Amino acid sequence: MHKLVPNNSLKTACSTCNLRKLCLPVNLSHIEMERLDDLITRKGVYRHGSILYRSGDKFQALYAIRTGFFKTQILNEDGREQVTGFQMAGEIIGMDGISSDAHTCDAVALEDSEICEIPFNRLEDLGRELPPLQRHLHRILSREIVRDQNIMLLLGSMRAEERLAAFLLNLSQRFAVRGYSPTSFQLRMTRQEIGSYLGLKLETVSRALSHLQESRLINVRNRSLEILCLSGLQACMGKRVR
Amino acid sequence: MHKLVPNNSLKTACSTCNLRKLCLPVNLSHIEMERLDDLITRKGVYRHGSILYRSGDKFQALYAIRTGFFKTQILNEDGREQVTGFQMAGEIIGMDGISSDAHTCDAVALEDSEICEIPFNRLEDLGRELPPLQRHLHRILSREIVRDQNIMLLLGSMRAEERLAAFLLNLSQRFAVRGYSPTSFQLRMTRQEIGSYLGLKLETVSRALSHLQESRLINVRNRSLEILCLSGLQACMGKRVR
DNA sequence: AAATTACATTGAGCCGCGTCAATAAACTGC
DNA sequence: GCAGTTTATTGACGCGGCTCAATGTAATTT
Repeated sequence: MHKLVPNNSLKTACSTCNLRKLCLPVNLSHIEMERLDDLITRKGVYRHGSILYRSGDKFQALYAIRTGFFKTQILNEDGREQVTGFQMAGEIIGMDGISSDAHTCDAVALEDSEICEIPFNRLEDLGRELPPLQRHLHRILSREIVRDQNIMLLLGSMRAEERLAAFLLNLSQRFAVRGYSPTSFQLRMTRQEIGSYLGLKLETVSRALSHLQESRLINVRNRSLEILCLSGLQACMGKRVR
Repeated sequence: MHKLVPNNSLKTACSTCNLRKLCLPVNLSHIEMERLDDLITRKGVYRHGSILYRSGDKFQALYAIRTGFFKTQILNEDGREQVTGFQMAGEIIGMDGISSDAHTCDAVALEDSEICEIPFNRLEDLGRELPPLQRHLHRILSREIVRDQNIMLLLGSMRAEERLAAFLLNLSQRFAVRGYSPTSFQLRMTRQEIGSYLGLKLETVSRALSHLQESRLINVRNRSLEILCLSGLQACMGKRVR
């Protein structure tokens, strides 16, 4: 028998979550999993444009995205802005806050989204009792480091069109893992946001997309994107200048 | 009474290490500290140019730099290279390897260096028993994430001279924390390596340094660098294009 | 449906940085 | 010391991406 329940502060069951393989690929016994369920709460829907946390907010929890799409961005003193990532269902955000007990970036919903809140102190506590969980946390943190360093490579050494190709291929792969089409999807962000992420101006993003379309590698119209030739995109990304 | 000992596989005492405040700012009892000492070994000297680990190497340990200077770099398939960081005494490297049990970058000594090896499995084990140690590990991992995201901001939004200024100020601050002059130090890396780190060509690095010198903000001759005006450099870094 | 606003595309022109090249200076090994 | 190599500086020039501007299109409000 099911009943409808309000969706704020609802207890979430990782044990029955269809994102578990993505979010928490760890072998835990039934009892262990229940202990994890105990500390995670599902928060209400975050509407498009709303802010999950802001730079400066006290750090208290990590957040697993249950449904939806987020961006994270840094804003420095002089008004410079950098989108540091786009996150989708099954991914975990907020790890920037651990080091100084305060978040160092903003997390903004790019579409209506649901998230699971994981109080960090309690996660650490449980990690001490469940080594596989501890290990998983370390892997997630390290994966974020590797991800960021690959973006440094992109920003430091690729040209505009290569960056775009790398970006689209990355989205494609992440959609594929989630069971969506790897070749046809909606961009959830503006050209300006893509540009900020890739270190380009929005006009350059638009031109590069148009050019990839002329090259018959993609079809793009506003936010709908279709990849016509995955290997072509890969080649485009890989081509060295010299 | 002291005696000389070979310096490979020497047991290291964090408890008496003068870098402890930098490397391991954690309150542990005498007994707890000894347990930590037990798992850390000092490895032999890494000569200038030698490699601490390579991309693809099995991940087994984190490394604390005791003396010296390292760079880390990614090399992707097409031969593109990106220096992802320069590390100095008291800093910890190798965290990229946790996520996939293999290192994803190379770590190269830029001068003769000594390092402490921290087997990661045993560190995790000990972390489960010593919550402050566990928390410290999490902070270090998170700090690396924040650091990388700030480099993304630099690469994505700053111009050549601003990047240089930010880079020099960062070095300056790190030297200061270690008790060295914040205004006069040796660059341990080539212009090419600085360029790779900052997403610039070596000629651009050279020109930008020359220009900062013309502006009376620094004196530079080969690898010796003197900062004449810290606040001037800060201003130079901060100035927005519009 | 009209009006308003946000977002995207495209062109023209310019400039910062990359490319190429020449030279100098600093290391390294003998 | 000298030869060979690596590293750094500087100039000339070109191009990729930024700036500015105009126009088009989609989403939202009235």
